[in-house]
Amino acid sequence: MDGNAKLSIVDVAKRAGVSTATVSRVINHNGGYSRETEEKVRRTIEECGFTPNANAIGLRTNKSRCIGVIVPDVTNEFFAKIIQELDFYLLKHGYSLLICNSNEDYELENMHIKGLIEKHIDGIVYISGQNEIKNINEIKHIPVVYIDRAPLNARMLILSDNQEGGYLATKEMIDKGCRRILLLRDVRCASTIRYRKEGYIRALKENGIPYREELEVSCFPDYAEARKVMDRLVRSGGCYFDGIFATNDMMALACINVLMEAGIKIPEQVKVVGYDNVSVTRFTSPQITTITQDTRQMAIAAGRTILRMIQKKEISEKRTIIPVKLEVRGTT
Amino acid sequence: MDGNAKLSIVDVAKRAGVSTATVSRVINHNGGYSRETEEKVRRTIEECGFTPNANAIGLRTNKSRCIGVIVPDVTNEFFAKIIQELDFYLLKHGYSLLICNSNEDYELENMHIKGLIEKHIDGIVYISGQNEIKNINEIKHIPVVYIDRAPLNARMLILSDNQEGGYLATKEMIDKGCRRILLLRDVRCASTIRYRKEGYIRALKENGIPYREELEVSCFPDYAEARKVMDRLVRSGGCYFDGIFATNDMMALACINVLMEAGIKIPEQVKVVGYDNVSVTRFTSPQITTITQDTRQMAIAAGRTILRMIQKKEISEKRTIIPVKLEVRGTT
DNA sequence: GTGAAAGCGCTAACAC
DNA sequence: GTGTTAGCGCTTTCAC
Repeated sequence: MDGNAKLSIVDVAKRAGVSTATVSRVINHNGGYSRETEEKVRRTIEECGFTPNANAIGLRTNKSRCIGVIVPDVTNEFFAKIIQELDFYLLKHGYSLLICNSNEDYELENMHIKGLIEKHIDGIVYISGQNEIKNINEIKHIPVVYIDRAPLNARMLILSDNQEGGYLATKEMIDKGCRRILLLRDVRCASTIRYRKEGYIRALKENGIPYREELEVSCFPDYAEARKVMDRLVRSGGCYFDGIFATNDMMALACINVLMEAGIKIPEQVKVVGYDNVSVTRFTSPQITTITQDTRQMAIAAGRTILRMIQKKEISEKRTIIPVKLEVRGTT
Repeated sequence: MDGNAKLSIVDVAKRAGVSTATVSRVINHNGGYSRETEEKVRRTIEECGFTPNANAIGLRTNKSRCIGVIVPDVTNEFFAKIIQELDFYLLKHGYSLLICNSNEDYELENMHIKGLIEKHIDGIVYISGQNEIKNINEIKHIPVVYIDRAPLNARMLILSDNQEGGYLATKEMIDKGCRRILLLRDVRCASTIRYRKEGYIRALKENGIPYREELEVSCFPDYAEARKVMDRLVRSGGCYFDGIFATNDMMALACINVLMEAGIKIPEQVKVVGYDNVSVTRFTSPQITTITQDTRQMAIAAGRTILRMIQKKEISEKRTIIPVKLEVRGTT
């Protein structure tokens, strides 16, 4: 157990009285050695605390056992959850995660991608959060799995079932008596939001409720903006509704706060459903009914797919859709 | 601009009509070449889209331009913020971040550390979140900077000014008339919490208010547990207080919800101050008064320190203390 | 079942 | 100011 960690397989080979080739074979379980040799080599490795040099391996094999993860904002709980699960899944398979926080900044993203390429990472998991991937050319020749959003030329895709999510959210409120459900949606016209709206409309239709344009309100999808919009709505009093489907939890939270401050009872007078099942939804009172996106399954699907692509087991085009779930809580 | 990215400096050297040594010199700004040569080499690199192979460089130089970050939970906003800032700072200096989410699981952490060592990362930023670092032996010979908590044998430390934080929080409530301030603290006796409590006591002393043991309540520092404890307190009615200093924002949030549900007015009857300035504090109504830990400065200090250690410019023992700030909002 | 040796792409010492 | 070359630690072909 040498703390200096300066030994190579040459040293191990010498101590074990075999060649470096044999040591390498044993380490990589490549077969072609006797039981005793294996035993002997393993023991010496153990004894002298040998650690293989990943750079040498990488140089020789052109593999790095590293996966790059590009994400717009690690600070966003939804993305953080995916990273967490991905890290866990890939660690088990001997891979490390190189994090790239793009901050939705094109230049930063480019620098990150350049770094990833230099490092000869084996694959990229692209948690997009945006509609458009501009750097797609630079990474054409390496395996990429996209999560959440799909750039036009993406081949491998992990999505969650946004249509169903919108449907479940809306249906829940209809079932509980709502007839005029406000759709408070992310103003950016991402595919995810479009699908959620489709689900919303499907639920209405199925229950004989017409879709009304005046019940669709767009806003930038953060708490502050949603508050402003809701404030206006409530103050003007012009928009009568008995339910709100907000396309994320922060917006739902904003609705709830504005309504409660205006003395409107939730869920008695107005019901609210959010989206994502971020942890705040359980920290409010009443707790927020919301749609869970299964970050765990999304991460696992992404991990499995990227590993398969790396092993060339599968290169065909594919989109995987992960089911969502309605979380019924206090606001409906 | 060749997408195959298969060229080495040998190719570049050939095309530019120089030796590989010269190409290497130019790439690394090592001097010893003429203006024209440099120009020529740079142009050919540009033209053929050459990307250096980090594995080869790493093998040769024993540097990887990678920093490992060990963190208990990327999902925690406080840690995520640090990662975000660290990523930004280190990217600018040409370093990548290998993320290791330990989940406070000893075995996972060990696997991660083993991976980091194999990858010959240049340094580790250890966002501990725990009191004890057990794997310290394995990483003795590589630069490590600890953030937030300090293991006994840590040399390089970035802390935030927890004493001052506790003081400011308490003082704010005293200044606004509180005399019986509940200390709702993380039950785990981390140094961070000890310091916050010292600050709390200092503020009391300074204002002639005696410290009362019955006003100190411990609990596991998450929302659910804090709720339980507060529920008990409020229901029993035995504990009269006019202010609460909670050692994190989740606990503060729990207090507020319980109190409001019990019909107690905030801040009129009871004032509350949290800790961390997590984003939820701005999503409640009233918004939560809290202490900001400057994650940005902590990350920058950590980044700067680790780079210095890597360049051997500084190896002395040191602890850096980052100032905190009181964020006055609706709950005081 | 095992070993010798070439070579991955790069840097740096040395020679000129 | 520039080129030649050894060698970083490993895998893998080929020979035995």
